[in-house]
Amino acid sequence: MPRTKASYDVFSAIGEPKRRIIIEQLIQKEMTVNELVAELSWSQPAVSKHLAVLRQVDLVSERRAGRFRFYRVQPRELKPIQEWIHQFEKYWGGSLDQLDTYLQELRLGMNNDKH
Amino acid sequence: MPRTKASYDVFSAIGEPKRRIIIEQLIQKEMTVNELVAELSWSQPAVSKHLAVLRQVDLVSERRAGRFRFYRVQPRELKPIQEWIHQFEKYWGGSLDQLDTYLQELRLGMNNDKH
DNA sequence: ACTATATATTCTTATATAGGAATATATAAG
DNA sequence: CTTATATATTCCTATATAAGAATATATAGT
Repeated sequence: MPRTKASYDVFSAIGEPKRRIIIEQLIQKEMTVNELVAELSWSQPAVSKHLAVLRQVDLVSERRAGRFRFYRVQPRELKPIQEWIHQFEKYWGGSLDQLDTYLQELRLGMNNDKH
Repeated sequence: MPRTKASYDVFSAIGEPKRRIIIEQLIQKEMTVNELVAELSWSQPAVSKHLAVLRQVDLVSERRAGRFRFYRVQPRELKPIQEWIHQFEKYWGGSLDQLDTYLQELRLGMNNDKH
């Protein structure tokens, strides 16, 4: 972002739609750069550059095998985003399970007035 | 982003750290622009512009009262992000509740081999 | 009507960065 | 050693956009 020190963090890395597409591909199985190029019909440098950004924030890792580099997602690195979103879920009833919400409230001691 | 049609979507809107800070503020209570300016010590135009972006993607709404504009978060608009993240949680054991995961698997019929 | 206040917008500028073309690097194959 | 293949990097350019300054707009108060 202009006039901001702003290098990449996980949030801005997935702010770019194409990088989300790469993550969606790589969650299925590890893939080489050219496999991604073939699958997505983007230029090879474009794919490599997006992968480089994802690597910078550890959202993907690389396994080298001869000339090939297999990329895979490191899904755990998405956790900060999940946690950031999670703090707002209670404001929209967005927890994916009602019981889960109930247990969270128990943990937080927010449930004392309910039997 | 350069050379991309890319106007704002919810993902890129929260890719900007300052906009996440605004959302964190406004989730507590609705606030006017100047209240945010006072709280965050940013310039007024900076706050207004970030609010404008958040409004474009409906992450905040505005209530006018005289000269004031009260902004509040529309947390439900974060749901696409939650859902996008959610599809990856199973790859890191990231569901916030084990029981929740269990129930999800039941729903998905992925649990037939367990008692 | 005039002034003050709250906020948005416009204009400008600096910078980040996505994408393409060309090139570099690394490794494999012959 | 030469060539082919896989990938990264460099160089360039167009564009998006964050931030500041100045200004516009809207409303309230006098």
